[in-house]
Amino acid sequence: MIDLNLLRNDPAYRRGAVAKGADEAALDELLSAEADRRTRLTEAEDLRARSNSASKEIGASAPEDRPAKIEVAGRIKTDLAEAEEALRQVESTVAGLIVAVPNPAHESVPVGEEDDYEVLREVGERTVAPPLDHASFGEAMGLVDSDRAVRNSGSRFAYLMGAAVRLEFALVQWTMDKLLEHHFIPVVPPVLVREEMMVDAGFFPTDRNQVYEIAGDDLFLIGTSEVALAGLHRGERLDADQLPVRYAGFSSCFRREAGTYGKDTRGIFRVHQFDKVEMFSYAHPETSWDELERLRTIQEEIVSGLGLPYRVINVASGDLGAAAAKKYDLEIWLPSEGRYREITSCSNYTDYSARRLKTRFKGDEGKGGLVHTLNGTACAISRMLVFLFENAQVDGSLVVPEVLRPYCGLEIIEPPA
RNA sequence: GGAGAGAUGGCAGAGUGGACGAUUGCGUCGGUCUUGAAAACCGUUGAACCCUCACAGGUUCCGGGGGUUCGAAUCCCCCUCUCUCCGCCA
Repeated sequence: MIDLNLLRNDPAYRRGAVAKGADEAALDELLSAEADRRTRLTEAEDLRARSNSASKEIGASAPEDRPAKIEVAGRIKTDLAEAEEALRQVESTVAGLIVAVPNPAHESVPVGEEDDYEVLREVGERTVAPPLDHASFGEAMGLVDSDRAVRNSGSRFAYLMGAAVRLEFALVQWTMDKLLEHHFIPVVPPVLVREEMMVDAGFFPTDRNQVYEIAGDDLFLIGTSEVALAGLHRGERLDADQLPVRYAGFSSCFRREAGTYGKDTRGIFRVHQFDKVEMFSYAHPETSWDELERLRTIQEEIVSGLGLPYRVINVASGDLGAAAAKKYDLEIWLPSEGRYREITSCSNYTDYSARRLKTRFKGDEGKGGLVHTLNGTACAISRMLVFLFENAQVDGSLVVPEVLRPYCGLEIIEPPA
């Protein structure tokens, strides 16, 4: 949810919202409804003040004086009810308009649509396509079984098998160890949350059709542990001097992938269920932009640590989604497709999400405010395997990245005999 | 799944229709005392919003929502959560 005071008073804030596609006329309508709301609020509060004092008088007066006073109080109550109804109406108008306004883009975000991203840098040599693409390689190596998964669960599911499982555990452990160095608190969160949490985390109503719902219970499978981590401090006030508070969530993630029919159908690039280590930071507003750079740096450490060629892009305003004020994507080179594909992203939601979650901080002398929330992928397992299957494929075998060897005890994974 | 109890400030815990935004204790912060600290003593200490240059003022908040009443932490209804016991279970 956006900050109406800033929208009213800060031209840069408003420009950022427009860059994200907010309609100028709709913003004006929102501001005028908000002005109206404050007028109605004052009216209603004045009447309530009168009503309160009238009631107090009744309590303090002699029994024989009460009936007359009760009648007066009753009349105020009628006016109050009218004023409150008017207030409710304008409040619901404001509420309806405000949810449609996205978090304004930061000044450093390129204005434009999906393809107007800015490439910040490319790191590593682009590899040439190996004989087998990631999907064929996974099957041939006995690391992924999609056919049998289809039989039992449907398309976009897979059995991860053998050395692939050891690779997954190694990736998770190595990533977690790295995050521990950066003072993240490891978390295994609930993968089922209530509807309320989905709404507060900003996934509902926009992405409702991407989420699995549990029949019979008001519960939904999370598409990322970000959802559960965002709710960790709902309604709480964190000590300013303890910020940033960083969490590393590990969980399975579930996504319906509605509307992606025919896209990335081979292998485990895009699946309904995968495991992921996710970073989440609760930051002080004054340092949240530094925190975003830190998350991006960690992501680069992870990808380059695995020896994968990648680039960093600054995502354009039109492709940020409602909550992000700025987002970096890391994309790894996928030689079979001859292009970079997304492996991680990290975003600063500023106070957009915190406003709804009511997660605040308190500093010295009662100074406080809403925290800024940031999140970023540390390691999405199935997709990371895809990139390894191609970029680390040598003579039909998989050369395990050096950093993972101590974690899985494998140097090279060879095809089955 | 069955039965019962409960939800009040940072924490503990009073409060059964009017002086309660809420007794008290602990904790917090400030002070006195002390070479310093502890103890003791004195004081202080919730949040959001509206209005205002500021001061002052006002409204709301006792798990959430609705109701009764001139007036609700207190009475009624619904929901959520927590705890205890039984059953079941990795």
